[in-house]
Amino acid sequence: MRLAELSTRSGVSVATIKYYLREGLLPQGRQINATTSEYDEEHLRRLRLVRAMIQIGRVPVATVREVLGHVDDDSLGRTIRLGAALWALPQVPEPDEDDEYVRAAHREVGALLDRLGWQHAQQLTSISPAYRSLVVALAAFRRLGFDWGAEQLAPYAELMHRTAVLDLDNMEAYPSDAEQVEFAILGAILNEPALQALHRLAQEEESARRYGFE
Amino acid sequence: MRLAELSTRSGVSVATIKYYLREGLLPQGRQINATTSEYDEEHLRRLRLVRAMIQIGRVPVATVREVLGHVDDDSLGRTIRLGAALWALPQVPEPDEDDEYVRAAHREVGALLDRLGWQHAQQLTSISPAYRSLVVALAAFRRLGFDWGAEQLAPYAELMHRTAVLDLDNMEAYPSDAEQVEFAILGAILNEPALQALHRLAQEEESARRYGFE
DNA sequence: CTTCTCGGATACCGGCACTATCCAATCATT
DNA sequence: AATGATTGGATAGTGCCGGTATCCGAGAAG
Repeated sequence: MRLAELSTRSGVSVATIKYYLREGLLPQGRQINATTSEYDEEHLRRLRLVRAMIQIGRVPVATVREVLGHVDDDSLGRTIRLGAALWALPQVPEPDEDDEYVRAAHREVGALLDRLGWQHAQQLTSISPAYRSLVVALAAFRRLGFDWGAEQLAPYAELMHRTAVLDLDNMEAYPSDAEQVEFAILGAILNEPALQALHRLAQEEESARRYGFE
Repeated sequence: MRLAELSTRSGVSVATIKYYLREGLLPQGRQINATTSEYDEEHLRRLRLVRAMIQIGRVPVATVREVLGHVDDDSLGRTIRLGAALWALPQVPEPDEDDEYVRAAHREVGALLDRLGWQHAQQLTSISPAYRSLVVALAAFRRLGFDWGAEQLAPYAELMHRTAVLDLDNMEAYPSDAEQVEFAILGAILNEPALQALHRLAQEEESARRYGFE
């Protein structure tokens, strides 16, 4: 398969594919001679993955490169590779540790993990990007004067834990490590918007049930 | 309160506040004379809301303007105002209806709503942005060859419905319509990243429980 | 009276995801 | 063999977006 065919089959313009090649999101094709390279199904698949990450997951190009680097790194075990790839994803501003709301949010999240008995997560405190995202969001809530903390979040956390159990069960259904890692990345990137969409649909449904279409 | 004070109390630069005023994200202050305007606590609160939407929710400036327009529109009832504001939020590409994966995803989502008995959501088919997001995400999954459809999504949808019930219960705890609407918007914008963070933390926790830190 | 600060208008900036153009080598067709 | 299209590679340019910087003349503060 040559560039033009890769382009038509993926629906991505030649110029954009060249851009991705330059940026290292897509491995070079097998060079046949000075002016021709050959691409295979694996390139097509990777290209679709990249597109999904960028368009649906709104992941920045630089982050896609980083994530794929981890996915392709055979020197690490599955768990580490997965963790590294997922930790590269988030795009949250760093919390300002001098802010009193941020410090309060830290305490609040600590209390939440305590209450939930998430012992492992507690060890990840202040390292995990997810932890920091939570702190930032919580601080913003409090800054706006809403009473929102461990108590309100606990039932949500319980539901999210059950969601995570589903995630891992689904992942384990795939036979090979490579497929599991790829599925997990996709889960984080595509399933997350899907979940969000389900969440909003559920809100619309529940809202309609309670209040009708007034 | 004058511009400079609004700036220091919010931590937002004067230049940026001027930009928000220009863009209509923040109402003009009360004009005292040709060179002075007076801002109040409401401006500060609105400014913090705008910042949270932009920085934490990554909502584009134009969308913030649209959402706030709905929030401030007193001519509509609470339910409609809320729906309008929430529907303005998403930033998903339009599904390409000619694509076979997209058509398959449509059928799959229809089957899902059927199975769940979400009757109201079914009426919103192809209008609701959330519905379209779901279709797009599902189509991307299938295009990549993953077996992912109504069957896999149903348990997630169930959990998301319970999340939505929590959302509305929390919203109803606020006494006035205005507060309820604002809380709901914030819920969609700040609670969603918080939920996502909880989800990832839960994944880390569950993953550590299953596989340790290998 | 002088210096500061105000609000308002306008121009500019840097990052990002592409997109367009050019080039010489080579392929496909006549 | 001639010719026109296509290839990969390099480089420059585009459009959008969120924000900055600069300038201005009117008024406030000391």
